[in-house]
Formats: sequence, C-alpha cells, structure tokens
Amino acid sequence: MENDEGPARGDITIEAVLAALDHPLRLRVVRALAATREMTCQEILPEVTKSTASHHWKVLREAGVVEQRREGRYLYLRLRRDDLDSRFPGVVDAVVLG
Amino acid sequence: MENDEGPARGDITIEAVLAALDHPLRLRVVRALAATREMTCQEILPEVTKSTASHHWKVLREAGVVEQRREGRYLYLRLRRDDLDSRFPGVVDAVVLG
DNA sequence: GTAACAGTTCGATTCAAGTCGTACAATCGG
DNA sequence: CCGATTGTACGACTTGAATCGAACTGTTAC
Repeated sequence: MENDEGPARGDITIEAVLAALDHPLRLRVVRALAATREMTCQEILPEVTKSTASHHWKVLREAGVVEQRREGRYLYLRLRRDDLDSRFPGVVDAVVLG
Repeated sequence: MENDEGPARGDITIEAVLAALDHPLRLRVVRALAATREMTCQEILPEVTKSTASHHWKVLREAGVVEQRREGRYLYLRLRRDDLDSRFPGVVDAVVLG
C-alpha cells in the first residue's frame, strides 16, 4: 500500500514545515520525537481524541516532518531529522533547544 | 517615545517566530528585508490596506523578527538578523533560501 | 493654521484550522 | 469467527486569525 510517507526530501518546503511547527501540540510532538528514537501515537498526545491526534500526524507527515512505520496495529512515528537538517540546517535544533 | 522595539534578544521565543513566519505575506516581508537593508512599510506590501499591513508589522515586531526606525512620518523596517541568528542559527537562512 | 500623508487602533466580518463524535478499515487475541 | 483495539475519514461545530473600513494621532508641507 501506499507508503504514504509524505514528500521526498527535495520536496519539503519551508512553508509547510513552518505551518506544521506552528502549533503547540505538534511542537511538543517534534520535541518528544527528537528526544526518543520512535514513539507510538498515543504515547505522545494522550489528552486529545484519536481523530484530533490523527489530524496532527497527517499535517506533520504531509509537511515532511515525520515519517511513520507500521507494526501490526501500532504506528510508530519518527522525526525525519536527516532530511530536515539537510534541507533546512538549524531549524530542528532551534525548535528542540527552544 | 516608546521605542516599542519588541522583545530583547534573549526574550525572543521560537514559538512566536514560527507563528510570525507562518504567513505568506509576512514571509515575503522577511525575504524582502533580508535582501535589502531597510525598507519603508508601503514598499513591501502595496496590495493590502494600511490597517492590514500595520497588523503584520505588529506581529513581526512583537515576535522580535523586525525592528523599526522612525524618520519623520515614515517607518523603516529592518530584519533583526543578528539577534535571530544568534538565538536560532539557521532559521533565517532556511526561510530566505527556502 | 490647514491640508495631506503615514501609521495605529477599534469594531465587524469572513474564513481557515482545530476539535470532537461517529462510522469505518485493518489488525490482533481469544 | 468475534470482540477489542489502532488509526483514518467524514461531517459539524467552534474558535481564532486575517482583512477591511472608519476614526484617530502625529508629522510634514504649504
């Protein structure tokens, strides 16, 4: 199936990344993922409903900020740090170090 | 009077910067200011009304992205590149080159 | 002084984004 | 197979940001 893994490295735009990061919950997701290698969805945003969380995964995925790996019924999220650092050096660090 | 020049370097937050940059017009302002030293307000956004433009200056100013210098009745805007580069290295470059 | 100009502020409107609930698809466990 | 669980898709509601017009302040020019 569609490894719907978002844009290729070269197609990541700064506009989409900025829009994706301009939200407190998504910012928390990125910071959490920067600290851990991988995380399942519900580990990160326990306070919102599934549909809301899913919406935020989608925004982050389509912006090229995260990628996902499916294992059974669980979904593991990972920060696309190499791609982001290669395309927009310093941006992830700025967000993580805050 | 009120040199209402926005936050001091150390008080600039990445959240406010991201929010300020997450808008097509403000992004254009930053890119234009990065290319030129200074610009008057209307040089940058001729297509919107004064009140709309003023709103965007305010967002950029309060986020610490730009500073302004008054000369008579004209307002000159300048990108706070040193402050931003010092606090969040790479972010301005990502936006400008992006 | 007065008229013109630059920018801010306020209120009202419009519109996109976030949120949730429900229904659905897919997977695992019995 | 059947029920429980994980995540998605869709529609509806709500909230906040963007936009504009009008009124106001301050400055320049005559």
